[in-house]
Amino acid sequence: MSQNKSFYITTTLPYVNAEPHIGFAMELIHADIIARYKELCGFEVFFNTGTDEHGLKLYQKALGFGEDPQAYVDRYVTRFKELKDVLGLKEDLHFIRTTDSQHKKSAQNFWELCDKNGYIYKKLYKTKYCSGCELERLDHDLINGKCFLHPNLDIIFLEEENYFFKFSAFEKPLLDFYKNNPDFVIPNYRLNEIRVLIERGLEDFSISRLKEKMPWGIDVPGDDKHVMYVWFDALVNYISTIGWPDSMREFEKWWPVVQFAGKDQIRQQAAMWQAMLMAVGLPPSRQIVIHGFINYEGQKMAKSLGNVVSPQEVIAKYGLDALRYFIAREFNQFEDTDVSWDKLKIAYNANLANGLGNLVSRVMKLAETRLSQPVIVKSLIFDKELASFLDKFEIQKAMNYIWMEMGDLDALIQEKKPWESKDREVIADLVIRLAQIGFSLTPFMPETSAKILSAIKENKMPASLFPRKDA
RNA sequence: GCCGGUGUAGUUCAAUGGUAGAACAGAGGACUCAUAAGCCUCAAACAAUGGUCCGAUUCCAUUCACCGGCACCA
Repeated sequence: MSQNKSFYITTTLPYVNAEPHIGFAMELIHADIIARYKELCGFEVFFNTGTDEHGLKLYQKALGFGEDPQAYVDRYVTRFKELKDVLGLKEDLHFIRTTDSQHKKSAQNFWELCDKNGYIYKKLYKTKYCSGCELERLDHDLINGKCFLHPNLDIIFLEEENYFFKFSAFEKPLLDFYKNNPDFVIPNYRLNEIRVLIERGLEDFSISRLKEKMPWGIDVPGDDKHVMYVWFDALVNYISTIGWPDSMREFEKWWPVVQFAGKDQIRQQAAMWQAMLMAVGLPPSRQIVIHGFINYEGQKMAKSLGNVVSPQEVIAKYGLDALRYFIAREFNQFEDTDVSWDKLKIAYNANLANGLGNLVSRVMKLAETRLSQPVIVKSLIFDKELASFLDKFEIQKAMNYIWMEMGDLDALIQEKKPWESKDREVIADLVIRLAQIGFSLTPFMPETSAKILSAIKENKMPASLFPRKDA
């Protein structure tokens, strides 16, 4: 039974056309917390992330720099790869690039299988083209049927052949699937959004681009005029990274996956990707956990507004585990979060300096001065209540639970007054309770947790874990 | 425009058809193991209007405000 406890978790793959931002850091850290938790529960864990590297935008950006697209993405990908160290992610994190040859092959196999099963067909696709912009225009760029930049020019209708995926064939299968798996998407109201969408009827979507216009993609098998549309290939990463289809034993060991994704990803992850899996006869994902976005003082973060908060800045100011703490507890897990430097400072002082840091100091000072030997702590496991939150991926509630335990411990110290009684048993009991808290923090704040547990082992008050920030 | 959601103390959140809970921030107090931290006490809120009900913050309707989704954008 305990032989094959395996757990597969992934983030989405961000597009490599910008610096990693704090929203993606949140997704990674959430996933990392769950991955670490599962590992501590005895699971073998596969933790996947990576980068999405094809498509028009990257192609144009690379051309803009006069650079080969591959060279361009190679340059950018390091900014994402280094997140493992920057954010303190699990060492054995798997990082997949959609330009990896193994992934490309897998995506092509996936395409072929979809095709063989009758879910891919070729169709003339009408695009609207503005001769003034020399660009294709979408409907929302048009005002009274004319390009908003060139209202005196007629829009030209171009036709090109594209491959399409028979998304429409999956209306009923998807709705049935959601019905039988009401917890498929967390939080569940997110599932309603796409359910409504599907009930209104699905349209097939284009999954290829003409190579002569946009060559930066994976070749469509058996047709050298087309490349795959970027997200079709990108979604396949969730199975190519665990060896599909070459190592089916590996694949079957890990699949299905728990996916962490942002709220802009619901349709792609919960509908399109699931339909694609159905098309090739693979089981659906296990669950999809949807997080909200992070705003700054009520506004979207944007380079143009100069209000982007980078994870590196937060770490520089408060340290890595403080960033992980903010993300895990101070940020809303499922709704949008409004951050500001002021709020971060208040949260830091209240909960890390006055809360956790001070608690460790006072307990360990008592232990160090009153106990001649370190307290022997027997092996620790997660509290039932804490585990029940984490089993439901409720990271924020889990953290609140730990902080409640800390509050109880502070109150207990006050009640027992061990600095008067000098009662060794009481102090040893406090140390054991602190050890439990330290252990509980392991998935969330691994460094801090290790410091607490080793301070207990050495029976020494550690240096201030989170000094107050008074400036 | 269509569909869905939200509106609770200064702030962030919770619960509930019958005295609305907490955390942080604020005021005060006794203590001292601790990072002027911790503990105790205090102050502070149900968007508006109408309806159902013995009774509504909770259910219904309307209004106002805010947010999300409405597909080829990766």
